[in-house]
Amino acid sequence: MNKVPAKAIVADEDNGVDFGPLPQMLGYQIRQAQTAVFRDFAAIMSELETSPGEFGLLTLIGNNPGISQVRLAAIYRLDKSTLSLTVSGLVKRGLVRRTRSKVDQRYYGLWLSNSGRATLRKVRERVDAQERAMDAVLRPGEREHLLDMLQRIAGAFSD
Amino acid sequence: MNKVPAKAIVADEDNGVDFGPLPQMLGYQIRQAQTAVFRDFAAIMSELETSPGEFGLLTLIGNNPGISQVRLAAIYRLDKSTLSLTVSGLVKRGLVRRTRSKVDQRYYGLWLSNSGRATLRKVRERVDAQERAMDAVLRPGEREHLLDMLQRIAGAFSD
DNA sequence: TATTGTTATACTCTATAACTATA
DNA sequence: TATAGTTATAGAGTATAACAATA
Repeated sequence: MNKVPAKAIVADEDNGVDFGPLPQMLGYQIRQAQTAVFRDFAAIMSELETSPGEFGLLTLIGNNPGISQVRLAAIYRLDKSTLSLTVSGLVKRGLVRRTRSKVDQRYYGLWLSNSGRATLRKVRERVDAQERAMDAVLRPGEREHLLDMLQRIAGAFSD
Repeated sequence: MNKVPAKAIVADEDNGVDFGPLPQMLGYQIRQAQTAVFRDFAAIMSELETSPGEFGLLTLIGNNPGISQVRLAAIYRLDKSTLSLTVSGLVKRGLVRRTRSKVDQRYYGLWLSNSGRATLRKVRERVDAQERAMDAVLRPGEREHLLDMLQRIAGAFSD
């Protein structure tokens, strides 16, 4: 039994399936693209054990040292309880430090540890490679246009 | 300067927060757009109790009457166990009928019930409204270009 | 009273593995 | 042996509500 390339199998299996209006729907195609990128992300991160969400949080903490959890939750669009759990995981893995604010002891300040910075650098390399993989199917100028349109769409539904 | 770019609004709301390289990353912006659309979908579906995934499945079943579960799982990129659970839910809600194939009794054929067709029509109205909301932030021709780019990106990772 | 953060709990979506029934 | 489908189980990721500590 000859092995057929995976892509050909998919195309072959899709043969004769009617997707109806789905391919023309932005909601559907955005979701398809997102799950494809997400799956690939998980695969390339198998060694570093970092999720897309954690990558985003590490980046934000790195760029905003001392940021509080409520602030981070607000800009990342997560409930503070969800953020608390995720940050606790990062703290347990030694990537993030949490320090009580001196001026208002209700606040934590979040900071990357040296280990967190090192991990972020390695994750960043793989993320950049993934971005280049996307550039490979885009023509010059298309990335900027795509980013702009996606931002407009997210903005259309924000609150 | 007739209109304020979306980015300026975001920057204003998130006053003082440095997003670093995230806004220039396709992975990040696709995810942001997807979660925004998903959240809105859940909100407008509160009455009809239908998820984006269920909408996609109902559409595919409606356009491919008698399709089997493995086939549906393959084209929708879900494990057959996941699909089994989701379809069971649709069957329990009376939206989908499952009939054993006469020629090969291992197979089920999936069909929309009358109730399923009616529900799909109502869901479709709301989904179409959501699509028009996205069109409101896009210029002529941009939808087609965006769909094309998203398809290319999903294709870049589908092996 | 209001705000920051934690914890208990639960829900959704997903996959892996073991299973049954059929081929 | 191979395939279609189910079930048991588990793991992300997320939210709500009740709570403690601080202001």
